[in-house]
Amino acid sequence: MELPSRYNPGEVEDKWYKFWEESAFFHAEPDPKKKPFCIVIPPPNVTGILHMGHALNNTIQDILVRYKRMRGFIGLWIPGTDHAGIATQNVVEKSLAREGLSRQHLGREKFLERVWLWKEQYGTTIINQLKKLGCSCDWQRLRFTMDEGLSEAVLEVFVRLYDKGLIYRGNYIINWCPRCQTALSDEEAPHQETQGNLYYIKYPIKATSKQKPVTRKTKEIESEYIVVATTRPETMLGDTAVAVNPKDKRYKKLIGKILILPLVNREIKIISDSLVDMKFGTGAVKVTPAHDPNDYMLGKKHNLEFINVMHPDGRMNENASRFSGLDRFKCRELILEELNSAGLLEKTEPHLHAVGHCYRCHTMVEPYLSRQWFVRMKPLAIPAINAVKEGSIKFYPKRWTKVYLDWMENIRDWCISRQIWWGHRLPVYYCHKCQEAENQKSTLRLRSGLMVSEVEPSKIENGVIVSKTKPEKCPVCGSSDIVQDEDVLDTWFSSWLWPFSAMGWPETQNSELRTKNSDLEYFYPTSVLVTAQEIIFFWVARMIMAGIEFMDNIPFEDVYIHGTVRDLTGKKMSKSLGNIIDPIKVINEFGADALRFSIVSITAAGQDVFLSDEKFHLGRNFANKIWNASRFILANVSQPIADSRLSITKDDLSLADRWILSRLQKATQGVTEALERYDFNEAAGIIYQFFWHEFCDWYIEIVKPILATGNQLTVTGQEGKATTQFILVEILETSLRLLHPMMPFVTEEIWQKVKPLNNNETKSIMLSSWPTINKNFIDEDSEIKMIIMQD
RNA sequence: GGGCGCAUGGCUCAGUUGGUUAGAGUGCUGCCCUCACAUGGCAGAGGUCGAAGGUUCGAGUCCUUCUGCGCCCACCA
Repeated sequence: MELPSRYNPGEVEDKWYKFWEESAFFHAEPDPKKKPFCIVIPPPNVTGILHMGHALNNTIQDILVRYKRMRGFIGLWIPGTDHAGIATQNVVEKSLAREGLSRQHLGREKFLERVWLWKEQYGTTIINQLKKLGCSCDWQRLRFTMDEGLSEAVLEVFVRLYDKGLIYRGNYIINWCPRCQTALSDEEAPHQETQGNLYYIKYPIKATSKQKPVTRKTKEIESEYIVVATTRPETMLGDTAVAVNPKDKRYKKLIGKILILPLVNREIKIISDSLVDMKFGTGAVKVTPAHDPNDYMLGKKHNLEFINVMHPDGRMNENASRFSGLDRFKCRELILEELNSAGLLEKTEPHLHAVGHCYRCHTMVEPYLSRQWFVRMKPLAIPAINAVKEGSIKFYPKRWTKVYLDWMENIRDWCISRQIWWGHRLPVYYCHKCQEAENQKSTLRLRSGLMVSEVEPSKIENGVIVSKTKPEKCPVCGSSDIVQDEDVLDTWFSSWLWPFSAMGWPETQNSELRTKNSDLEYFYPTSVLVTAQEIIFFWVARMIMAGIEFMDNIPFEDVYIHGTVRDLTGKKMSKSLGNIIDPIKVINEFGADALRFSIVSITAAGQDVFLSDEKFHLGRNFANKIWNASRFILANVSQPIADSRLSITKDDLSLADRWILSRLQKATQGVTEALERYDFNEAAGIIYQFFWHEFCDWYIEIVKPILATGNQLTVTGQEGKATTQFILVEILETSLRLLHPMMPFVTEEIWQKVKPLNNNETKSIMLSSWPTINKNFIDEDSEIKMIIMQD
């Protein structure tokens, strides 16, 4: 058999992938006689291209599902993509901008057409890249978070939660991205250490008649002031009070006095509240109820006015008087200048603080008062906490359990409405007539066109109809003047249903066709979720809550959290930093097997991965080693192994034979155990060590003379060539099966050439069974003797 | 302000429940293109396992403190 001396992955990978896919080896159907093993893919963004994080994430999943299939499970890996609301909308808007267009120009409908077009064009890129990686997903089950079934699930869930009082609408300070112009959840606005300034501003105290003696000293008295410290001076335009701590002796006398808000000359009151920290700044805090969560609370408590001074795009609005129209940061500069020249800026101190930033565009988020929809999380969290505490769901590595529990125990309500167009539109309808009436009862004193009424959470609002389909008439007043809410749902509102929506919920559940064999019945809960640390709150936690709430069962049993892929300096790989290594380039250069084996070898459980190009040499060289060892064996074993060899006993074997067979048992055991506990680098290390440094370096070398000359006396004793050939094939074939989950392509290529020697009829190594340990071949004595010999 | 992770040969990292001379990949030195493989083989140099203390017959491995990096969470403006 003529084989090149170098393994050429490019020639074989596509061929075998096509073969597997066309043979439907990835497709799984429920089989009551077998146990299920199911993974749902963390759906990549439709706009996405494969990065090293995906490569790691999906390699691990593929290893698991291939391994489990070989162990006799019905292995199902459900693939899919995520519509990724804000991210995708941003990408399409950028491409429109290059044509000199904006989504506002196009209008909602036309814009959505463009996004769907984009999705059709680019949505399959990452799927094809996953195939290059070798992922054995059941592509017949490919889902998209906005396809019909999944959209149905979203509506179903929204309505159910609303009916239960777990979804409500209200005016709150939320994270607002002025660039994306939408509300964000707390998770979508991660805090970032930011170097800012603390500005100390003098607010003059208004002279009372009593304090105003009829002398020329008037001016002096009027110049008394209180100093507040702020990091965002532009929000002072919306101040409606200054607060001090009631215990603060410095300010006790001033409580209740009136201040003149500089620049706008509005009168505001000094109030007292124990929330104020006496030690921070001057101990006096400006209160801007429409632009800060704490101030919002104070505003409600003390019945202050809520003045929104900003447009949704971050420019100042008409409430900012002459600053109206200025960008928020430009406005800040100008205000500081004016305060300074008026002698009202006492001092400026550098101040390091954590500020929220949009996770999609990194713009500094603005705490902004607006009316949004929320999910009340506490009731959902309680059973989800218990599921983990009781051990129904286990995290690997364990330490993430605490991270999960800490977050869940302090969970806050989830802001789910987004002011964008791409996504699931809220199944919420408003009756115009009923709303008008409701607006009369506004309890908030708002000075902004944005807000309507303040609604107590969980109270059903008049004029609001939540329904999966558009109602013809208002059930209250009968009016047909009904409009749907303009907003769409947070992208994660569909992702959190993924483990069951991807299996057909809710149709499957309602359908009469539901049988013991239905997917949900058979494959749910899934076996393991493989994901990265940064997505625990966004996704993992919420899936657990949704699973328990809607399926009455956990969505997965194990959660394997792998590390983050970084460059050699420790930075996260990202396009914007320009430090990415493109997996497709690595595959083209070294092969998918090399990529897979390398990345898994250097990834210790849950530890971050630091990558560089050279690290892929490890896998490439190993693939080549496997290739050449096989080449050697195939060249020396041309006839099928006689069946009689299969019943070989120890007495027929030399020391080297007994040793390598014993080592094979140990390797099999080691790899199996390592995979069972998600210890992938250990599994890779064991098979690498065995194959290269034991099988190739020692056994093959010892055996060469026998193969060269037939029966011959060797250091290890009288030896039969046929026995040696049998063992070579045996070790090689078993090693290939141990390696297959990690290196599917090269193992298939060689296995197909080896199988005739074994008289094996199986169509693919994929379908062969996982090696078992034969205790009869464990031979400590031979191992000790070989160690002595090797020294 | 909480929490977590990491500090082991030049570099990048493994080291299960504490046990004989601490491993791998890569790099380096020397010799080999020997008929599977130079993406290779053989031989070799190189580490007082961040610091200090403690537990123990025995610690890279457990406890305490400290130092230096990194990450996550957090409504002191």
